[in-house]
Amino acid sequence: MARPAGIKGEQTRQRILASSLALFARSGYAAVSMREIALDVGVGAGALYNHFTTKQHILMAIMEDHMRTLLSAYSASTYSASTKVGREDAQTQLEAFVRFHISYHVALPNEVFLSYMELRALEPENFKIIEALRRNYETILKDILTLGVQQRQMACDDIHVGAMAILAMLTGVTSWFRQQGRLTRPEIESIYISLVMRSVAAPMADKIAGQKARQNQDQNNNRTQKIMPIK
Amino acid sequence: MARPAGIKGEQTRQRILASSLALFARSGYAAVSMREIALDVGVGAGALYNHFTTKQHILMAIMEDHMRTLLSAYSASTYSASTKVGREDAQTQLEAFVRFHISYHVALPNEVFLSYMELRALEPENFKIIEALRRNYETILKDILTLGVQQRQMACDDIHVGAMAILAMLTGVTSWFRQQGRLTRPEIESIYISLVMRSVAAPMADKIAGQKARQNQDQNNNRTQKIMPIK
DNA sequence: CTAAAAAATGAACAAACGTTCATTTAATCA
DNA sequence: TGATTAAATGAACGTTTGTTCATTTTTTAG
Repeated sequence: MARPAGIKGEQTRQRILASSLALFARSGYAAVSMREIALDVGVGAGALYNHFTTKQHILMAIMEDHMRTLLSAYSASTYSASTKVGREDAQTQLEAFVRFHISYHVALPNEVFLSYMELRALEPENFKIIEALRRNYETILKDILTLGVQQRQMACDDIHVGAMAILAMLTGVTSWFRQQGRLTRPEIESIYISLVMRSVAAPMADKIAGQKARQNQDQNNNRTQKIMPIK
Repeated sequence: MARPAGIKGEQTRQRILASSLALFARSGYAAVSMREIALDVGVGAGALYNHFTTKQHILMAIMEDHMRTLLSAYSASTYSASTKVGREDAQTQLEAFVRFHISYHVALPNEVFLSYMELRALEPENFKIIEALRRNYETILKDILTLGVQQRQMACDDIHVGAMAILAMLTGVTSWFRQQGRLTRPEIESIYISLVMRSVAAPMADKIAGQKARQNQDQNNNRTQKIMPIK
């Protein structure tokens, strides 16, 4: 009953991350004890500290992993698609973004849910790091909207609010999506693409009934922010 | 150092609710101790139990209060507005709903945030009650969308997904809105009304560029649910 | 082959947890 | 006025918390 035979530390580390993710997502960071995690991993509580120095480090590792993977997954998905014709138009980009976002969030609901819900459980310096990564992701969408407005393909009263609204709408899918539910993932993607594209569609020459929303583009506030590389 | 002079129990009860709300919203239910609450109220920890039998009862009181107030506030807002012309058309109803939702959520961000974030902290029977109240609220929006589709004022591939998407988008405003921020509440209302109305706007006779979303209304799944009265 | 490092155990730590209770004081009611 | 009830105190209860540590066993390195 000491070190088991044929066990590499990295395996246990990954099992700790997986168990913690599931438990944190279900009950919340503060409501899960180290002993619960250890029990789920199948190990004594003390063993956790061979792989993480504190409980907070476990949470941080999960979140940072998730955010970096999310960002590089998006980069990868657009890199392969955009090499053919260079940069595509904003509408195509937006559709690709929505599709990517839904796929990713439906595939990894626990990671997404946790990284959104437990921001407040992060200590200040950790919070800053995750927040910066999250802003990088938001900037992707803001840049697409900004381009779309410039190209007059899209209309959006306020880029920042528009981006927040779209992200909230898309991310919300994790709160009700069930793998065995009524709708398949591609169906959901289609519905959301339709909703999103229309919400920022540029109005046609002939006006649309009942549309009295102000059309001031408010260019001053629509400055494109550059993505800051986070080490 | 026993019972203070001129103190009615109801005052303390309300102070407990207010302190708990602020603390739960900031740090999460599980991360706040009864002693923290008592300290914020300015009372010993034991005194809390003169007004609530458990910590869970405090959370439940806050959530149930909020949900019932939300529902009756919406009823009141539409009752006064609709007496003139009976039932209005779906588009007007949707605009009123969005305006109400944003106003309410911006005015009471802590209540809204808490009632969304801490559902998992509720014991099963309490969860059922709050969940039922929440469904009643969702049904309001679903009914508006269903009416709009019937009236051919709106297009929505799936009523349920559409309602969830709109609610997520609207409720998300509490996560970034700041009272002293760049935009005023009416400005935000306008922007969101524009986004929401367009996201479910019925397409015109002339087709809109790039809109290839399926238009099957899927009437079978759009059954209107009746609001169940919760005692 | 032997010494060092890695991985796990399980007991132990002090602190904090939700909750209870005897007690004290103020308000209310007979 | 006197008895009862309401509201608060603060100590105490038994758990549970995150974390540490001496110890044991396995793996790796020299």
